[in-house]
Amino acid sequence: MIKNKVKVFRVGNNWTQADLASQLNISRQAVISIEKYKYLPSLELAFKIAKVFNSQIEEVFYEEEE
Amino acid sequence: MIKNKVKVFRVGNNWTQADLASQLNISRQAVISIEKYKYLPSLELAFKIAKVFNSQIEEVFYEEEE
DNA sequence: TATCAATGTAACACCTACTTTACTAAATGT
DNA sequence: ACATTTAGTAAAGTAGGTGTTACATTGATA
Repeated sequence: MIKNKVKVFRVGNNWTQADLASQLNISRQAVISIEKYKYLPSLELAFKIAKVFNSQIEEVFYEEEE
Repeated sequence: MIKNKVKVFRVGNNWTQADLASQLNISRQAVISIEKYKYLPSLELAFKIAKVFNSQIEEVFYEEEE
């Protein structure tokens, strides 16, 4: 399973879900869905997310069993 | 635009598209479609691709203007 | 030239990422 | 208590990724 640290990064930057959504040009629901693992973002969106957090994709998304 | 070096890595390993496809458990057409930019792979598939090439996602996929 | 392996194209179907809208709920402050 | 902000759920729709099947093309080699 591919997990992520989106919420960790987001809260670390003091951003609300709406803040992050507008920076990514996606809906707030998309942010919620990613944080709550309702679905995996596309590769393109994963790139954008890593970018706004000044990180590599692997720092934000990572594989973990279970 | 998100480009990739899948073909470079694949040929570097002396793998045919069919070889790579079977290692990734996807169809040969999916490999073709990614190499020819018919579509972007999902994040999960991008992870698998980076893995079979013993690389980071950013080494295989990268953003480039135009 | 005939054959075979590797690569490519096209069409169809399916699933899922993502949007939009609307509503609920929890937390915080006044 | 009330209002506001933030987070969460749910349903319907659109777009695009992915699989499948079938056929075409190129290149190498016998």
